[in-house]
Amino acid sequence: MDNQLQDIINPIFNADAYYHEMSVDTVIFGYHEGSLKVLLLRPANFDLWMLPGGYIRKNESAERAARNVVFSRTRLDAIETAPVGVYSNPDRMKNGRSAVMESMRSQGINIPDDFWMFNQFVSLGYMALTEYAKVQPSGSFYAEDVRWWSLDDLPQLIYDHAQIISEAKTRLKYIAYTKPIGYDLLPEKFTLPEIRTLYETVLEKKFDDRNFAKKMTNLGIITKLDETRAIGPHRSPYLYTFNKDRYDELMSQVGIIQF
Amino acid sequence: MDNQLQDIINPIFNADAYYHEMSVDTVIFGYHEGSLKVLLLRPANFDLWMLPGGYIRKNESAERAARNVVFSRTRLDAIETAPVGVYSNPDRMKNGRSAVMESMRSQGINIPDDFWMFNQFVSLGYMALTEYAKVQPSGSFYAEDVRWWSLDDLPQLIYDHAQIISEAKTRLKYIAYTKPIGYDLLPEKFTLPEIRTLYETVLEKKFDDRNFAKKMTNLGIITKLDETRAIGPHRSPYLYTFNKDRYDELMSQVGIIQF
DNA sequence: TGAATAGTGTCTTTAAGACAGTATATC
DNA sequence: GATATACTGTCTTAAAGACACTATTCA
Repeated sequence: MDNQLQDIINPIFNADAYYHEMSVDTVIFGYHEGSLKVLLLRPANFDLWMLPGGYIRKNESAERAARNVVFSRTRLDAIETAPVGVYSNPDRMKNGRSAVMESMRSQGINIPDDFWMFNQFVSLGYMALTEYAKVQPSGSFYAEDVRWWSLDDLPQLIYDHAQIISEAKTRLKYIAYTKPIGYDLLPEKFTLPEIRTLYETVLEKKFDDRNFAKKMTNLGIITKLDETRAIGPHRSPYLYTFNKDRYDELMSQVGIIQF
Repeated sequence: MDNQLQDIINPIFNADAYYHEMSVDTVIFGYHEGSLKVLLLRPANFDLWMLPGGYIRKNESAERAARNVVFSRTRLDAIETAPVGVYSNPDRMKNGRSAVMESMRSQGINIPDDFWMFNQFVSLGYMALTEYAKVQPSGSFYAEDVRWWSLDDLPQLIYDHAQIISEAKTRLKYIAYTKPIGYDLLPEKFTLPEIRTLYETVLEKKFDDRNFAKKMTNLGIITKLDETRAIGPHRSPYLYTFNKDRYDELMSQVGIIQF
């Protein structure tokens, strides 16, 4: 049996003084090859997947806790998070709680029946947008598998995590209707078809290529580079970058842009 | 000294088993005579005002707790609430905590130094929209004053409540940009100038009366009645009601309307 | 009849949306 | 030259925004 696990678990046995009785669950989005991805993890000897999550220390804010979770799973620092919702339904942890406890015990971790970690927890849902290629999916002492899943092909999820992902997706869609998106999800250089496909994916709606280019140009958020990317037996698309100043301007103003 | 207060306090002394270590604070908006109001309360012998708030029972959701708070302060049942934010800054309760404890003790309430109610709390901010004239501002065992304050003339507030109000206001503004507002804030029958002024107040922006009427008509959310309201030595304005079906349709669709 | 506010139509400007033919890279 | 995708301009339509005069109530 693995004593290291027990060593890690022990310090947080009496965690009341250090942790709020509250967790964060983070929906980490990435975008790759035309589909939205979400980073999920799966504990050893367990067949349900879960969102990366953690507990909120009393000397940090919830936002800070969420960012720590994102960092620990992606190795990306200073990724902004946005709140998605509060998950406080009294039976939200019914689906999978006892299975998690059994699984931990089966690995030789000695946990009491009333271990606080399995109390009925309120969880704060956060979402984060990441650049797929830069993420290094990282496990932990209890997370055996960490990997991207396509939003349209998710595995079985623990607790109410499917709901949290669904609400994060809706929120992302709503943001895309009113603010520019893409800066956090696309690589530094991208093509017009790439950003258009991102919008089509998030908004679940097709855009005419000419009208889309016109809109982007009129908004002034992207700049055409003098480079192309060779991607097949056909004309090579030009590369673009975001005009960050203009992007941030639209991002921060209270008014909205419409898609 | 008032033993009734002690009687009320006692049952929640060891509240760990019944309450989450988490509170809700609700920003209850009303609209009256051209200005947005928020319902605040002030404990006896205390000179800081606060948002109506409460604790979350373990057998209820946070949303449910917020609605209970709204009901207890307004006597309005089934008022919808919307989340505003999570307030978890570790020193968020610095401003006023000891003053509240002193104030309670000065009324003969016997509270220990480490009384859980004054732990460092995470609070969930909620907002609710109410019809000003229907609200019956209601106190409680510790709230001496309960009354409306204009958003542009707020008193000194405890903790981080000024920030919560400010963020709720921003959220309301953002909602007004993208969805219809007014159904919850205006009386059943209202005039065109009244709803226009509401929009001007919330969006902090003037609208041309002709264009505003055109927009409302085109959206189809209001219906002109065959009644007028005599309100002064000038032409009487027609009364309108909301077309609730159309209003709800716009409210629920993922797309947005633009103001 | 004077003072105050309500009500309403047209023109201009801007942006959204529909639509198709030419250009280029590779095999 | 065949194939696949990138690129781009014009017209139509819808909505936003600017703008000013007439109507009604009551003192």
